[in-house]
Amino acid sequence: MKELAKTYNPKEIEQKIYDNWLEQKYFHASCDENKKPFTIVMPPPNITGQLHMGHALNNTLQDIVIRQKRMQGYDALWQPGCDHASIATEVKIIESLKKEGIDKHDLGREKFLEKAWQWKEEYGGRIVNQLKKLGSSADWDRERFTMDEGLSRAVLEVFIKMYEKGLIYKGTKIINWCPMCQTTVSDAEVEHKDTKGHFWHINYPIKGEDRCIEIATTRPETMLGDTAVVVHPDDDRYKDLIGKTAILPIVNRELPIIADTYIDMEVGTGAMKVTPAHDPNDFELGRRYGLEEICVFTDDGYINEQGGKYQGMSTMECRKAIVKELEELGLLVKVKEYEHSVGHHDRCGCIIEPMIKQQWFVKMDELIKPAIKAVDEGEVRLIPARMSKLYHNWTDNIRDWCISRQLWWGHRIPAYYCDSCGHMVVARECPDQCPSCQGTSFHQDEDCLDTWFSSALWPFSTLGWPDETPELKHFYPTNLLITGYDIIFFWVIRMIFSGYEQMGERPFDAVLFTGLVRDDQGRKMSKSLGNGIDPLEVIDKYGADALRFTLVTGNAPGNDMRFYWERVEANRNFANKIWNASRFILMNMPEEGVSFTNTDALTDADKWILSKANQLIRVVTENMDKYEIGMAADKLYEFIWDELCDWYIEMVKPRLRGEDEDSRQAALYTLQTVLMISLKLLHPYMPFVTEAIYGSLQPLASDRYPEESIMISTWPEYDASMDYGAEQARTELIKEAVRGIRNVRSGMNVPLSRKAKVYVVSDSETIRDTFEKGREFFATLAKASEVSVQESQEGISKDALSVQLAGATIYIPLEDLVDIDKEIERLTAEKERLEGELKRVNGMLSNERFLSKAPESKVQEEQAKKEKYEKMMEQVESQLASLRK
RNA sequence: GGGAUCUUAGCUCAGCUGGGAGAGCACCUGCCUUACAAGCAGGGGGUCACAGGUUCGAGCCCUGUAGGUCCCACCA
Repeated sequence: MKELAKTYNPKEIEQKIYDNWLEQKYFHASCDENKKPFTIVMPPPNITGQLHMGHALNNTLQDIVIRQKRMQGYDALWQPGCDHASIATEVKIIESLKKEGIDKHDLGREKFLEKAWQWKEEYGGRIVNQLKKLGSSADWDRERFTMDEGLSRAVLEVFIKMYEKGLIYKGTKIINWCPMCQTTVSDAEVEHKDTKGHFWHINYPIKGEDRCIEIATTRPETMLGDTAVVVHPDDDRYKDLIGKTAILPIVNRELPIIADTYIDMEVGTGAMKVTPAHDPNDFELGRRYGLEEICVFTDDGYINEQGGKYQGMSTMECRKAIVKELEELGLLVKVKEYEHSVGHHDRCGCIIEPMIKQQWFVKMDELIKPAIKAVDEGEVRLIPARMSKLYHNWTDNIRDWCISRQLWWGHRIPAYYCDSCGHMVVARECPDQCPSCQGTSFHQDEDCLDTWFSSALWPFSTLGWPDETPELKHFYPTNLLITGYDIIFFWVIRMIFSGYEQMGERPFDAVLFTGLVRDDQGRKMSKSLGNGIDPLEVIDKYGADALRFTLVTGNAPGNDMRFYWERVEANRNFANKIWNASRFILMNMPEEGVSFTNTDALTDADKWILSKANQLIRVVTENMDKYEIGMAADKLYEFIWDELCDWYIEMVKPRLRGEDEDSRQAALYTLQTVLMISLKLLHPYMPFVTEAIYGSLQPLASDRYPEESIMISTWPEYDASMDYGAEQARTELIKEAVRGIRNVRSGMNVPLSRKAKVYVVSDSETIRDTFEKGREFFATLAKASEVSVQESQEGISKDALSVQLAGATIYIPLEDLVDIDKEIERLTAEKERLEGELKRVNGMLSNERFLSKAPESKVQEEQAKKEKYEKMMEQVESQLASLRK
């Protein structure tokens, strides 16, 4: 006999089990041509990151899928790695330098990068270790980093290839500028928030006339850069002004008044000032009409030399000053409250300033086409399907991707400029000689690439591309990506078009989207709210298995979920339940194992649970093949707890203690078989507890289960010959009978210790036979002193209670169930108690002062009590009446 | 402005292509039955937001209404 602890203690064993898995190299994908590959690339966490619930959720899902595929015999690769997270990391390093009193620019690029790499060495491994605590079976030997040698080469190759194809270009356009981070930001990184502001109505005098044109603006400070006024060509109010000139107040610049249908006559005054350098729309207009682009801001958010006397003010100070001056000039017509949307940087939260700058862009219009087609035609399947609408939302309105960042931590743009003539060369290495002027001295472009540029290549760069490695050949295209829907634009789309562009093939077959894990009030978990729950704390308290199960159940793909400690506790209890069921089975298992030879000894009950387990294999596998992870988990929970533990183990107990050795062995064989099926199916969800139990059970049955770890054992397969329909139905009938009897007994408040005779009456010989065969466990479960199976009602007292089944009736003689005198006594005592309570409640409720002065809730409470007691009284009285008959 | 999504038991949510309204937690009753009180048995509780429609049949499909959440968007 094998002894397990009475309760499952995850803390004691998780680390040991995980270390063993690592040692045995079970996570390692062999890259074996003869095996069918199954690949998941892990969304690379930021090196600066700490494990949060979002990571825990999507890594649990990935681990579940990869563990199942591994057991199914695939060459299963879960490719892990980390992202350098250009801006996020750089910001953190700048912060830590600040604490030491060091400024980034004083330090210089080279020294700064040294610091950054030190930081990476120190903190980069942190999140990987945290992922391990979760049980993640990623192939850590293949861990990659977006800035390691190979991946950097991939970035370089892609950049050069795309530049040569004309897909990457350098251009001067209006871009999103973050004055805080002092870098450009892509459209995807701008968060639009509705912000309360004002509409300032300002009169711009018309040149040579004694009248004005009234314009409305939300940003008066940008008027310093105005170069035109625009109205709608059909606007009768302004028709005669078109072609004339307005004078920009304060600055006294002459502004042409132009007409364009872009203008909405309903908005503001119908006349708009045009500031090409500081507004994307104005920029477009400016380019269309050849307007001057006057930049009036510095990179760090102040007014520059173009602002004259306002130079040096922050934009906000300038706004106030200008409004004040306009007021003094009598040109401020009115100020209205106005709500409009303002772009904020998603990283630092500061307001994005549109600026005109020379930057690098990826030309999107052609590149996106195969990516659109792939999703439309289902070559890349998005789960849930509604995500394809979100996908289209972006692809249909795609704009060129600004990829240059004014940062140091990242892949530096491989463009070199001749020091003498400025000629630009894009090349893998710094050129020796300028093709234009023969100069030999160059400097490299200062900018880095957007961090998503390298992550877009992740599905193939991690497999060795641009080299034609065996891994690339074997594992690409990958099979599944699991990630949050919040990065569909940043990452998923970019991987898809990069896959087609670089590899000529989709990067993955399907994308399973996860939702957000929220707190118990439905709020986003965030640092500022302090409502985040640390997955490591959950693991520490309840074990990784409980956390994993909590994250994947009771939730549909792509939907947000709330995190409740109660659910973790319930799932910890589930782990404990399996632990104890296994403990029971092991306690009964002889050390030499089960010597099951006589298949005739299998009872209906055995065949019933074997059929159930077999059917479970089928539905769980089907669900998992469709990535319906939560559904499969629910079914496992239900089977293990309700069918196996609450029914089968209880059914089998008499036989385990009985004399019939064949029957005992058949029961043990069945228990072993069903437990093993359950453990294996559950293993992807709860890897630790299943491995721990397997470790105790497997040595006793090594002939049937040769693998020393459940991780590498084979996934159960549905076996049609194991579906025993007739036996299953017969056992279900007995279960019905047991439930009916329990019902009756419970209704009569019969203590378990009190056994009663049970009659089964049926005119069907098969049914009588069923109960005859099952009488042993039927009697135990129904708490019967004796079971009499008979054809007629002969010998059964008239007032016996009955349970009607399909094809049979169960009778339980009342006098056997309750001691009538005792019951009358008990009920009388209960009646007296109720009378007392009612007297008190009625007293209170008939008291005027109570009714008028007590809080209403209290009155209602007492009223409710009264009704409750009255109802109880009614029941007690009717019971007494029937007993006294 | 466009779009998505949600509204199912007291709470949180499942419910896959339309055919029995479910789970966990909470609650009530009775049990320490030698695997498990982190447990066992039994129980109460729902006009599936509202109004129409399609259908033999609707929680599920269609239309509309109300409320919530989210995404996208260059209306100054």
